[in-house]
Amino acid sequence: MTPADSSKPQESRGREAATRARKESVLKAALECFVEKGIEHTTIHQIQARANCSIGSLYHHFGSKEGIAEELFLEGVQQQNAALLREIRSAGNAEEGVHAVVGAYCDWSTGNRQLASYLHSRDIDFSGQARSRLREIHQLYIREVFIWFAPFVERGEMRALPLETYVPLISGPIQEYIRRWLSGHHPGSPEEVKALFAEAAWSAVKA
Amino acid sequence: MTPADSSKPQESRGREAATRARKESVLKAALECFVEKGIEHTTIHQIQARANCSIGSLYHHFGSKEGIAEELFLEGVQQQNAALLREIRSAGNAEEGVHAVVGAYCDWSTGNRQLASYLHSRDIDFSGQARSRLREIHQLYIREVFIWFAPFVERGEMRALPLETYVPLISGPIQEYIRRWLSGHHPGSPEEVKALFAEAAWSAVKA
Amino acid sequence: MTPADSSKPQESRGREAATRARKESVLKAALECFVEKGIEHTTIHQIQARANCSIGSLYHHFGSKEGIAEELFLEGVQQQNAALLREIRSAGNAEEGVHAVVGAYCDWSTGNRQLASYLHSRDIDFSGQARSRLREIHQLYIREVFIWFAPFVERGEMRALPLETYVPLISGPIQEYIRRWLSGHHPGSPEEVKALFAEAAWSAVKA
Amino acid sequence: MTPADSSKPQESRGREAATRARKESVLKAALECFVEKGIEHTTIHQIQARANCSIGSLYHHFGSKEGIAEELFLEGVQQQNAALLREIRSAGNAEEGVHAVVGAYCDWSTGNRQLASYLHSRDIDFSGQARSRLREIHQLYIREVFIWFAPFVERGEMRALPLETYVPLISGPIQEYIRRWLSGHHPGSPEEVKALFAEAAWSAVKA
DNA sequence: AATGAATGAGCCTTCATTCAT
DNA sequence: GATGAATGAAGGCTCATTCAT
Repeated sequence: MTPADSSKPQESRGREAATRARKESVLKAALECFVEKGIEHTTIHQIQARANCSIGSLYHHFGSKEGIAEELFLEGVQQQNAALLREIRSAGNAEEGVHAVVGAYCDWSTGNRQLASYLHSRDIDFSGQARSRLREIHQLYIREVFIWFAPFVERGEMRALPLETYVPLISGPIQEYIRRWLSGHHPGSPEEVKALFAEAAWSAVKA
Repeated sequence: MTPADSSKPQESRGREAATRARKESVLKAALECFVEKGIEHTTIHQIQARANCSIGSLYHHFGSKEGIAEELFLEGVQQQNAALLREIRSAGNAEEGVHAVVGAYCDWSTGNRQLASYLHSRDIDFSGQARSRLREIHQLYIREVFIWFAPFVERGEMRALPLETYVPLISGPIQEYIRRWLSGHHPGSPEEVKALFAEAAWSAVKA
Repeated sequence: MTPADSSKPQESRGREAATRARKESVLKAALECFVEKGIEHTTIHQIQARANCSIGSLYHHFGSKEGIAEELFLEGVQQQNAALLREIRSAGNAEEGVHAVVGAYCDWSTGNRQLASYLHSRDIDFSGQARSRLREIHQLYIREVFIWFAPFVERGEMRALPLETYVPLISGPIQEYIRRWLSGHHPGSPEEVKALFAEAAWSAVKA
Repeated sequence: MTPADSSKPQESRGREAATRARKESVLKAALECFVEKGIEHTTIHQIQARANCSIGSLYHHFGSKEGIAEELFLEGVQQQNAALLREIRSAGNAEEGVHAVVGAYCDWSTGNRQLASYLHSRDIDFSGQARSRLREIHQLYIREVFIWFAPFVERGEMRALPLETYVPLISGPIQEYIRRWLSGHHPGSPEEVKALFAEAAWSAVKA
């Protein structure tokens, strides 16, 4: 808490905190519904009932059902990106960096199964605004990742490949595995194959 | 044409051909709509208008909107599987087999962009019947592929890995690349990176 | 019934007639509701209940509540214009023409009280399409009226005035009277004052 | 300022002035919204946003949306009536009186376009209380006007006509003209035709 | 086989109003 | 007096599906 914050009137802080709590509970309820039934088959009433709030309150804070889906998605992506970046940055060399990407994706997905499932959704009809915000967030993340890896490519420790192939080569397999695991398609545990996928990823991009 | 067919009255055969043509035009219209707007946001009226047929006719042939989506999906999967199997079977060894999987997936997707996009859909509301039919088709395909690859694993030319990791390791990267390419996320051409992904796939599973 | 019409298949004609009847009954029900409660305070359910049809049917034929209000208004204006033109054209000279306008407006309004009330509505939020259709209908009517009166102005039997003043001068008083009478603001009978208003109108525009 | 007022504490007077200013700004904002979109299609939030005040404040001062619409209408009618009466009373004879009615209506409407537009609204949802207050105001105005004109009728300078015909005959044309002009239906300027309408009005009611 | 009017449950959303702070 | 989050009844509308012709 900064001094600037503490100068706010009590009332204002209480209201803001209440608002944040209310929004959190709505997002939590929505996430559960979306993962269980899909966005299209989730009704506003179901979210509202599970969040224990009124319809009006829901619209007051999010504007629309789409607005909830968007905010949830953006928050999820940002949380995931932050987790991945944290791991990458603590890596000491390119190989550790690639292992960090695969491992962190795996760990975050198993630690946040519902949100991970939700981020695998396709066909969310984002508003133009949300779409551009999403692109912006993605660009920021990609830039950070590339800034971290670029020196290794320049030093010849990693292959120089078309830019758009790195993500599929490194993350494609683990993503596909996690997607299937989240859908219940197969029984294996991500933990057990994490190293295998990390090694394959490194072998695909090492010099 | 079998003798049984030729014994049918002329009129009947003309009717059958007309029926097939009508169904084809509906499936084509539906595919366009589904890819453009998503299944949930496509209405029966939109399909009907684009197929230039009546609502009644549509229900006469497919029973429901879900029925159209299912038939289209099943047909697409079977077509894709057939294309992949054809290529795999013409391969002479494990490495060629892996190259065939990656290459054929890439070729079929670029040659059938709309259908490929549609097969990337998630969360389709399949009926129990369609779901089991789909599983059946998938099992049949997987069995054929495994029958083809098994000898190479046994002979030690390919690694023995948990069964559920082969698909992600071999197809994960190209699938991810194609998915992004179909969404217009990046400009590169699949043709140019096909070999790269095939080599990465082989390097991930070779002994 | 023209030969062209009688060549239509029975089925088609029956369906068309049924459709027309259904639409008529909806328009009738809507008119009653609109006049009683105003457009904004009339609900789709009220119209549907009074018309004894389903909500879906209502939307099938009119697209929206606004669509009903528009079609009703356009039909009313056209009916009124036709009645006025019929009377004007049967007049023998300019004075009779002015009397015809005032008299026919008065007669039509007392003979079609609900529709007349509805046409006095303001602030109907017409769609752009309806607005332009309405303008078109109005132009056509005004043109016909002017074509009829123009010779008398040229011959010097009527005053040459700014075009936009003729309608207020001739129809303003009777319209205002009828509007108040329809609202129940006063007791007098239009029939009794018809001549008075017609004479005032003529005296305002005669040479 | 009466002694009673000056005995109030300073603070109170400042508060009253602030209150008045706040109410004025709300009424101004509401008028703009009502004229632009109609009363029914104006929301409390739109008024509140344009008046730059809180919802609570708005309800504190006016009680309801209807309350705002009513206060605005009543104030407008009174302002208009006062302007007309002022002109009538400064007239020297019946003909000047009629010219005063037409001219003042024209002048006030062009000088207060938004308010004039608003007074042309139909179907405002007045409360019983507002309705009776409105009737009362109207009666008061009509009585004053009749008191002024009655002597001229008695003296035979004006025609004796059914009471409910005077307003339509005198004000009908100019009202209709102004209504169309306010709606943007035609380009002419009221100023230029004022005399024409006044003469027609006089000619309709003079003996 | 084809047609398209009819159906109505159920959805998302609006918005005037209240009230605790 | 001011604030704005909360409320929830009510409304317009969608759309897959049926069925008489």
